[in-house]
Amino acid sequence: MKETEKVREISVEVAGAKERIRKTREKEKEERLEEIVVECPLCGSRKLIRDYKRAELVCEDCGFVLDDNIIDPGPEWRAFDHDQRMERSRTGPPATYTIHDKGLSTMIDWVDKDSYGKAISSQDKAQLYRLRKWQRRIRVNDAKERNLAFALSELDRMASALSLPRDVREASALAYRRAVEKNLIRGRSIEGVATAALYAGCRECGVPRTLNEIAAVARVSRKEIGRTYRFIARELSLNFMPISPTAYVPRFCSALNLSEAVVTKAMETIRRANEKELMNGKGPLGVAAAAIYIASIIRGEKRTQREVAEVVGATEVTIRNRYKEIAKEFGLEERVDPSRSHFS
DNA sequence: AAGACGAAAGTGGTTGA
DNA sequence: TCAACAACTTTCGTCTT
Repeated sequence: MKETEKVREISVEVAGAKERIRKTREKEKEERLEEIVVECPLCGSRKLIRDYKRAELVCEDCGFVLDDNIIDPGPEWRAFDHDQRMERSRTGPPATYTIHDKGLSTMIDWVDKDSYGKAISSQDKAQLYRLRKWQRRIRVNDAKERNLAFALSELDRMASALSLPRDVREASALAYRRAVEKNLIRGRSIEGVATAALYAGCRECGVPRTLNEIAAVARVSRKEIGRTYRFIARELSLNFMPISPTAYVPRFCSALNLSEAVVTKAMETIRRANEKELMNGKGPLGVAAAAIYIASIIRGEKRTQREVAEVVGATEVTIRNRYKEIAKEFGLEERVDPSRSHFS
């Protein structure tokens, strides 16, 4: 191989490396110019740019500066690979309310090796054994801690059965902790309060589950859950807005195998009914059921009252009552007539 | 026969005296 | 503490397609 060829090869390699560096720099820059979706008050455009270098929130279209003092939530250090990131980051995993000690306790490993992987002496082994024993005893110490651990595992079990997201579990666990702190468990079962806390967590996070759905995975009756929920909601002054019927629509529609068009129509129906103040004081479940029933007929994907009632957990009678009220107000009679549903 | 309809009685909870 | 009350459910008979 000739000398000149070697030189050329190296220079190509160097050029490639430079290109890679340039690209990572650009990428870094892009990351710092993160786009967010807000409506610009000046020109109405929906594109806004966050510039962390200048600490500004700027509209891309008209240049209007919405905020000139924004905070960069990212770390102030830079890391180029995994090792550096681990070394520089000063925090561990987030503290969580779903573990009885908030996930902050220390665990002593059950391996008889030191941190270098060497075996430890038999004398130290005995000491280590005693340390482990006490660690375990201290971790779940008094009755309060044990109850908390039990309640939180129960909470997690139910949340898993309902496949609820993480934030709901955190909110529920926090609600339960607050109930414990206020001594609200006295005279009530741990399971009852835990289930009520789960229900409260669902409400708080806007992931409504009906009492029926929760009762299906709980070990206490629906009545008990409702009663306990009302109690802790009052004591902890959690005053949530009544659930909007629209919150139920997408889930129930999907359970009924209804299309997106029906979801939209049902939402619209609920909105219009609300505007006329028709549904004030009526149970959100019944309203949602009626809206879905009407929407399914209008969109030509008819479901029977019984099918809807089954999924929603209300009765046919309730659906009928709500749907009559809505139909009367909107003059929908002829469009809702089942015999004509094929044509609409 | 299935689905929709409606009347009547019952249920669990709130409100106001 | 009790009765009145609103919303909803259960039950059942009738009508429609």
